[in-house]
Amino acid sequence: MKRNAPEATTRRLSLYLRVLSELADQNVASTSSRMIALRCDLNPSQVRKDLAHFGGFGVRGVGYDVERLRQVIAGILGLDRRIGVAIVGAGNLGSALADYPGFNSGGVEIVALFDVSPDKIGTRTRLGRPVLEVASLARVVAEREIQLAIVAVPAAAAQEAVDRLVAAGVSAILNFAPTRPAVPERICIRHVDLKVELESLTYFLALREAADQAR
Amino acid sequence: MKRNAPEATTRRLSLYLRVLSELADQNVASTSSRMIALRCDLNPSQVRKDLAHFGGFGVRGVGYDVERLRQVIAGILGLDRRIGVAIVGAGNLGSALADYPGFNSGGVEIVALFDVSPDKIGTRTRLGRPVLEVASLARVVAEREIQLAIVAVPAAAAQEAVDRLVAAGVSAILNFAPTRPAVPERICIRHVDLKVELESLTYFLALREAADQAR
DNA sequence: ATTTGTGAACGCATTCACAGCT
DNA sequence: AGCTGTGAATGCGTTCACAAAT
Repeated sequence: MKRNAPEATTRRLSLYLRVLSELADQNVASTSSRMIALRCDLNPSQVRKDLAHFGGFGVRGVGYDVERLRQVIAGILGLDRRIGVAIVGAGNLGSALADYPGFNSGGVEIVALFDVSPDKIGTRTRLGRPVLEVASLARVVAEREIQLAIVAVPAAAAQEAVDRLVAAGVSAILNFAPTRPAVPERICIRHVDLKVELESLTYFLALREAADQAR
Repeated sequence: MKRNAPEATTRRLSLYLRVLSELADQNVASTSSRMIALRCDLNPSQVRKDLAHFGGFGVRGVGYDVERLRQVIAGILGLDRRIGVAIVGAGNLGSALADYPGFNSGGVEIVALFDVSPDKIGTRTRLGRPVLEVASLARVVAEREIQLAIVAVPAAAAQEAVDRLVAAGVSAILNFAPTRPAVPERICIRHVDLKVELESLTYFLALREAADQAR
């Protein structure tokens, strides 16, 4: 089984996994690239090509076994093992992410949040995740075998947060801070830039307004 | 000035705008594609090509005027006018987004949150945005000229939320629910899928673990 | 008849390389 | 000399179209 695939493909794998879980919940035993594509708003060929990167999991003329494909994709995405996650920044966003249902499923476990603010340290999120002082980050990352971290601090604090995480041994980072911290080659960092997402829509509104005026 | 450009380009425009604002704060008057690219972790040609879609804003041999380019890009992104925004779903995530600093700058104004839960209705977020009942959505959208909405409800409630927003006259939607609601052709919808982002990193971890084993 | 798996075609986005200007 | 603007080249991802399988 080839394990490396284009970035775009692996992102869609998450969508397929969700659809397969939904189908399994509805006691659907078998499905097709057409069905999956429909639910993900994609082209069926795309679904087949994505899956083909990792092997042939379907049966020609028949389709895919829901449960089998679900397990295969979960395995490819590494969700069949425990993944300890730390969140740096226990503000509104960090706290919301800590209790986000999608982040506490499969093997993913949000172990703790870290913050510098004394009045946050020692508290817990609504669902009970503890807020610890940043000074304890390296120790907790080692003890609890944390490999992945979420950065939810202000832009000005992001580089330091990332540096601490890298020093502590984390190897993948999901960054919500509106900046692009530098990381060593071996670290994988992804950016969720909320402002960019919003402004891609304000652009659309401006474009449409201009078109309406011209009409 | 051509106004339509590839999606990827317009998303980068947001990054350029941020960099230019930072440069302006540091009283830097002039900059270059090389500098902007450096800060955004991109290729300088890309920056120039992106800007070229909308016209020639630089001076050969010199570079770009920071303040001028900032205003031009803000205009392209439609941030030079007021944009009323509604958030549907006043849970952890919706509340965090309502108070997110990046969402309350430029012309963007988060007008209100909407929820169905009686114990949330009538409250306010920490920064004072009111939580209203969903029944009042259509009225408030009309009165306050809301054009853009953020959906932060559970997957099961997303389609209904989107339908209400569309009926109320909203024309752009930023969807955080882990599903892909159907929308009419004329509506622009973007998805921020937090689980997909996280799983793109768990995939990386799995990939690396497999590589380490093979070594 | 239906659906997978896949080579080929297509289209889009990025990067290169350089002419044009200061 | 230095930087922009841009045509050409490259690379990547998506879609098409069909052979293979049931």
